Amino acid sequence: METHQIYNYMERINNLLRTDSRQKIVEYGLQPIQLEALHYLSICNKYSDTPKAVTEYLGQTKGTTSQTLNVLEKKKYLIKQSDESDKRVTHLKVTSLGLEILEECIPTPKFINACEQLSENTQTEVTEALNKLLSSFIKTNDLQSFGVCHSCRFHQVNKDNDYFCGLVKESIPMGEITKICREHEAIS
Amino acid sequence: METHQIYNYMERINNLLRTDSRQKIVEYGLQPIQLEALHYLSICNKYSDTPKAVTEYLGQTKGTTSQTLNVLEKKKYLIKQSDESDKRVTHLKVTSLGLEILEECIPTPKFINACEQLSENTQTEVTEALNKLLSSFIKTNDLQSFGVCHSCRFHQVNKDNDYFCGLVKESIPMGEITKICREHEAIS
DNA sequence: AATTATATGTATCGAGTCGATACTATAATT
DNA sequence: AATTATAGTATCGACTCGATACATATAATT
Repeated sequence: METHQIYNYMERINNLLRTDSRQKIVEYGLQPIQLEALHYLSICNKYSDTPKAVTEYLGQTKGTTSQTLNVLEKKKYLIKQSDESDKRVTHLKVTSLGLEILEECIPTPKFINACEQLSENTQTEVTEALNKLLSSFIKTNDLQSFGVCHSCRFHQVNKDNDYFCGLVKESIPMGEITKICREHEAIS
Repeated sequence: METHQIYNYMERINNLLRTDSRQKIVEYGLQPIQLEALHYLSICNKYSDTPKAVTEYLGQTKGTTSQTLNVLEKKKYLIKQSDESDKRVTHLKVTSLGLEILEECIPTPKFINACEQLSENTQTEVTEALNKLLSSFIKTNDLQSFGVCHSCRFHQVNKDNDYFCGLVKESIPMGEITKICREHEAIS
């Protein structure tokens, strides 16, 4: 019977976060979903910065995502780069202006207040609890995990201590290792 | 630095929940926000079942809420009752058809899977973590708590063991005691 | 090599969300 | 009695969102 209670908490916090986000970004003429798309692009790796990946992450259709991205492009928060090897694919790069907006708006002001008020211990508890809930959600429903290399079954560490992805067969630069990936698959 | 991590988890779970909800309720021709409004009305007490209260709970404007409620009324999921003592006020009663929909759609299917997979202990941990986060969010930002009588400073228990609200100066029937209230104020 | 199927992304339509504004009706205050 | 405040509705424009149709590029099949 905790299920209902957890659902109610999630729904309530969701609403508060959404309202908070909306209030903050209205000055930039953005919508919550647009900020989320931009946020995703700032924390994903170079294999995951495409409209397709944004679509998967946000759980929308590609048409809807296309519109969202057009707004962000028009506002100079991101630029589109055609993929060299596969010309169907577009890469989305967040501009420095886009990063400024994100720095300013994420996390949202009221959320920061809420978290900073919690003790270190409680913050860790909350982080772990959400991690468990999200992991279970992904695993039991067989969804895309969007995790980082560290927890991915394709992740390898070579003798000379550099990181290598067994899926794309490329070595992974240091800066990319903590970014989320649309190809991520949890270790069994 | 946990703040960012917690925010990212919340955002991700939000998206999954929203997508889940959308997929489930499309068969009833509903939108996520409409289901949330109906859900709220099924867990609030008789002082909190008005368009104004829904507006506060969902963090929208009254105009938007008015539209949402019109859809739910047209679909026979709720009925409007004018308040006897204050004729500006409308009470919103969820119909048995509305309750059926809620029973069917809340919590959403994938969320149920996710929660049931967690151990009893973990479920309790998650519940407590979310409780702490939500409480902090409300307290630090001075928002409406929408809590139950038990944790309210107006709550009293009389000698003959019946419950009494010090704000509305009325005794509270058993069934109402576990419902959320827009007048709720935490005990200091 | 030509054909077919699949994948990525865009364009457009209609229904709905949402905030803003203007409005009505009732209640509370002065 | 006049003024102000509150609850709610109506309407507008910008945006979300799914659905559909479309364009193009790649992959698979023949």
